[in-house]
Amino acid sequence: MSGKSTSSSKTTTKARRSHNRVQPLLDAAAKLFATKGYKETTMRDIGSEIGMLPGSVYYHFKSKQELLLAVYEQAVTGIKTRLLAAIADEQDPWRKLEVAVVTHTETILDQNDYAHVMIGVLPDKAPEIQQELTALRDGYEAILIELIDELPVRKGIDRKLLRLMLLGAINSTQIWYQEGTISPEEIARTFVGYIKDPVAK
Amino acid sequence: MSGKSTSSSKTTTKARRSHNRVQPLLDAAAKLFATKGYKETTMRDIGSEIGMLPGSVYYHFKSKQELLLAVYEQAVTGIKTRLLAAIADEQDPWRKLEVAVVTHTETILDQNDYAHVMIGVLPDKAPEIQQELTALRDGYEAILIELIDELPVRKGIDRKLLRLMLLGAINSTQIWYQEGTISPEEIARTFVGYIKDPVAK
DNA sequence: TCATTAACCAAACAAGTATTTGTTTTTCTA
DNA sequence: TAGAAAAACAAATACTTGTTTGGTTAATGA
Repeated sequence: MSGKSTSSSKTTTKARRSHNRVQPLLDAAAKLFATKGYKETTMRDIGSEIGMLPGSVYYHFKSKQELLLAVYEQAVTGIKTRLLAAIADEQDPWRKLEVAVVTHTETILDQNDYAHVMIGVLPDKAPEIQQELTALRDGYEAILIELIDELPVRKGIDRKLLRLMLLGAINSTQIWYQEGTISPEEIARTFVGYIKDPVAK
Repeated sequence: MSGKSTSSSKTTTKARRSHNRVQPLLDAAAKLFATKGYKETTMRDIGSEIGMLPGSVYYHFKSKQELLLAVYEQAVTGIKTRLLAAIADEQDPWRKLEVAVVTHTETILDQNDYAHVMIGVLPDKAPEIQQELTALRDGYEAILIELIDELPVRKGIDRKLLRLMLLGAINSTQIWYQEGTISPEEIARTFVGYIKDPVAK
């Protein structure tokens, strides 16, 4: 569940107003968390991004940590949906993984603030909701675990290490990637290729 | 140069007293920056770690950022020395890389606070000294660039991407690594192996 | 021995922090 | 169109932050 739970009419889950600024708020928070970092972003920053006073944010979210949690939730939902849709048509395990990794890379590099937060803001930055954040991350990674489990690999290959290696490499692109040169898709394909086939001659 | 530059006698670079607590200070800062993060660590935290008042820290370092810079400098010096010593005896390029990666991994995983800071605290956390921090990082990575340049690889391999992939994977171990299971050395060897030789069957 | 000064303490400072409270405006609905 | 709830403001709260200032102690070298 996301957002706040007000007393709602029985049938509809939520009775919100048309002029609702929860989403703009989340967008602003995601943008700032992604670019400046969680701790470095103040409630003033977030509020002023959409012309709202810092105190007013607390009508929608009961704390800064809850705001981060909401961003995380929306991030996971989005990236999960996109990923599952992308691999739906594929059959070959290696091809499936490649498509998944390409999608993942594109999502975290194409200025998607939400995904950027999910990858870049580690759960330990918000101790009180650390477990929830970790659970959300795990929920996403479960998909990749499955994909790698189905991979035909040489004997003795540690699939868990393989996943951590691939994900570590991909997620760190966020640190050095700059638009205009190599594309996210190319990066992803290359990384998968360097693992699948030998690099040495 | 590290530390402060006071008026020193002509011959010696520094005329310090015996009871000098600069090093304990750096150790405390490194420890806290590594575990809690830069922004999350206060000058009070650092001071009280060695029984010193926060204001007193400013006798040795003129700001929190300068303190981080000093930690960075010591980190680079240490990890560089260790790495160069480790690869000195090796001849084969792949073997050389493997030894280098093993050393690097051991350094950042074996509770070495300094290296932990250098890898985990990104330069943009301290904007005023961002350039200096980046330069220090680059100075270290230059060694790895050279090692990878000498690697005999298949045609079409992008050596820069290869380095970013390997380093990204290795540095991200910091996030999930836990003592007691697989060793840093084993992780490093495995990662290099997964790149060198094919994973697919 | 004694002036020097490195090294620290004690105490405050000014600015910024997340958050709370009471009040007002806006918007929907009955 | 009145009334109620939603959504925001205005202003303060309680606290933490990095940093500064001026005084104190003790090691050092001339």
